[in-house]
Amino acid sequence: MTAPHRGSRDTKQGAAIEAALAGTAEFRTAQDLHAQLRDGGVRVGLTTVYRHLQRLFDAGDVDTVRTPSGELAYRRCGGMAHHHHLVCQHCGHTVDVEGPAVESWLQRVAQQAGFSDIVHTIDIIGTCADCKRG
Amino acid sequence: MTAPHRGSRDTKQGAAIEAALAGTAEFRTAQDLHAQLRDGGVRVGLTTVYRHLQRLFDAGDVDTVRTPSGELAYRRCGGMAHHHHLVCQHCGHTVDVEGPAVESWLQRVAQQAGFSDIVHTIDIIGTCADCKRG
DNA sequence: ATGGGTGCAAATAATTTGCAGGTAA
DNA sequence: TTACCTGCAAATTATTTGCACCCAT
Repeated sequence: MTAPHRGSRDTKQGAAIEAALAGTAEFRTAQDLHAQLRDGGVRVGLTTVYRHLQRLFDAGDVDTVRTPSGELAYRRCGGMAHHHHLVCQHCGHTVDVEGPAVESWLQRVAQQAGFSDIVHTIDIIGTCADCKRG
Repeated sequence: MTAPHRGSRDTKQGAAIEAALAGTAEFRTAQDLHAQLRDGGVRVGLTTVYRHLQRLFDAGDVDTVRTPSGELAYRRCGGMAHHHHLVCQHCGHTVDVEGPAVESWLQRVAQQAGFSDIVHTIDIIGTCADCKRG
C-alpha cells in the first residue's frame, strides 16, 4: 500500500505531494504545487512542500530546472539516467538530453588534470523552434 | 573616445561596468561585478550595476543564464573563443579546458531538438591531485 | 538650468530555518 | 511514549523600486 519512502513516515502531506508530482510529467514549482494542493482541499504548508521536494531531489526521485523567472521547478524523474536539459529562454520549454559522449569527455579531462570526485552541471539555453517562429 | 551607447549618458559608473564586462568572457553575476568594482576602487551602487546590466541586456549587448544557485549571470555577447574551468573545491585551483567535442555535441543535440541561439555553461568541480593527497 | 543617472533604503519574492506543538509508529 | 513531521512566522538572499540628490550635457 502506501509505501512512500525508506526512512520517512507516511503522512497525508507527503503522500499528497508525491501524488501531485506523479500526476503530471511537467515541471512544477513548489509554489505552484502548494497552490494546487490547497485548492484541492489538502491542508499543507508551503514549508512542507519545499521540504518534501528537497528530500525527493536528494533521493534522486525528481529533477529540477530553473524557470526563466528564476524559480526552481521540479518533475518526477522516471528512473532516467543522469541527463541534462535544453531550456528555451523565451517560453521555458525543456527537452531532456543524454550525453554519454559528454560524460566520458568530462571524466577524461578531469583525469588528465589529476582531478577526482568530479561533479558537474551543464546548462544549455537557447530559443526553441516555436519561439523562433513566433 | 568614450562613446558608450545611444540614448545613455557617459558616466564613470556606466563605463566601469561595461569595462568590467569587456574584460572577461565569463558569465558574471551583478553582485560579483559590483564587488569587483568596489574592490577596484570604483564608487558604484549595486542598484546601478543591476540597472546597467538590465539596459545592456535589453539592448542585446549581453546574454544571461541562471547559475545553479539561481542567480542571474551576464556575459558580453560575441566574445573570444571560450573555454571551461575545472575547479578544485578545496583549494580553488583552476584548470582551463577546451572541448571541441563537447561544443559540437551541444550544437548537434540543440539542432535535433529544434533549438537555436544556444549558449551554455559547464561547471566542473572536483578534488585536485594535491588536495587528494593532503 | 535640467533631465537623466545614482544610490541609499525600503519593497518584493522565492526559499530556508527556528521553534512549538501534532502524530505516526 | 518518542521521534519525526508540520506549519507559522521570522530570517536570508537576489533583485526591484521610491525618491531625493548629483552631474553630464
